[in-house]
Amino acid sequence: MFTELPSWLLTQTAAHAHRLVAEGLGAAGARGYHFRALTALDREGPASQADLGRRSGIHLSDLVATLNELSEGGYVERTPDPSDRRRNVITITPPGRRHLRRLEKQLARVQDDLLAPLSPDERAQLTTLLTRLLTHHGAHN
Amino acid sequence: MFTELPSWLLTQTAAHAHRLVAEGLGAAGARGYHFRALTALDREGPASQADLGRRSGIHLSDLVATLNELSEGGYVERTPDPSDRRRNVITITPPGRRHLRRLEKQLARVQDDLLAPLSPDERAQLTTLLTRLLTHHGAHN
DNA sequence: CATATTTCAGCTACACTGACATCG
DNA sequence: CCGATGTCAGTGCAGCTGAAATAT
Repeated sequence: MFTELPSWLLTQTAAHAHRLVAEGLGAAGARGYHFRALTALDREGPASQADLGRRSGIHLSDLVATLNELSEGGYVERTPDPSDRRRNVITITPPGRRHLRRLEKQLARVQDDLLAPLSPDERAQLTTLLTRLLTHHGAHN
Repeated sequence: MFTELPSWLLTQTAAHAHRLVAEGLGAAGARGYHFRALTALDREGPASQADLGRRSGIHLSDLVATLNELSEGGYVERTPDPSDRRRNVITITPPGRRHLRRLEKQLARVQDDLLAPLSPDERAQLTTLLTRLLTHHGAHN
């Protein structure tokens, strides 16, 4: 089959990963974008939406909906930036941090599930290889 | 960041792979489902839609649209199965095979692009690891 | 004037669900 | 009646584009 094409292998394993991640996050009422946005806010502090998009790799237009959802849940706050009235400053709230902790736990379980058949060495190998691919392709586009 | 989570690495590299694949196939007026369906037909011969779905991993409901598109282009033929009037027999046509050859060439280029930063050994490693993950998770679901 | 920020509407690909009619 | 088949409508997530309004 086409089963030996790396692009096939990648997209297929990613489909499994994606399904598992969606299950895990869905169990906590979240999805990928929520986790990515919250993590970026948690680790690098408040940001404008434009900044947050650059940090998290979430498209600005998608970020709008994501932040709407997160602020409905009280997980982030959207306040106008006094120093530049075009901007919103997005801040993660204490409930947001608690929410994020839950999501992290879910995802830790998912990783174990996903990598179950691999030894610790092999997991490291895989991580290295994928990181190499990512940085290479991330570099020039 | 969450950048070290294998599930993140997988879905991100897969996103790149997916983008490259979509570009390559798109240049030939096709998409992933077209390639998968045509390959399955080419290698294992004519099949009912249910069979083809099982072979190619395409959901039956998606297969309907895929085959509509392919038969519009004259790449496959959908004929009723005389021995079981519920079924269609799907056959790849000579133009379908030529189309498939084009798609294969496009994808070969994509693989090289995708794996550019990896040595042949590393490419093999990656393939092995991903295959292990796939067969493991494919086994029980 | 150009540029940056936010928002909205809409699109594509892929995977999947539920329902339905038909046929074995 | 059960089960398999093909079809259709619709959903969700992720990644996009294009346009508009507002502010720098």
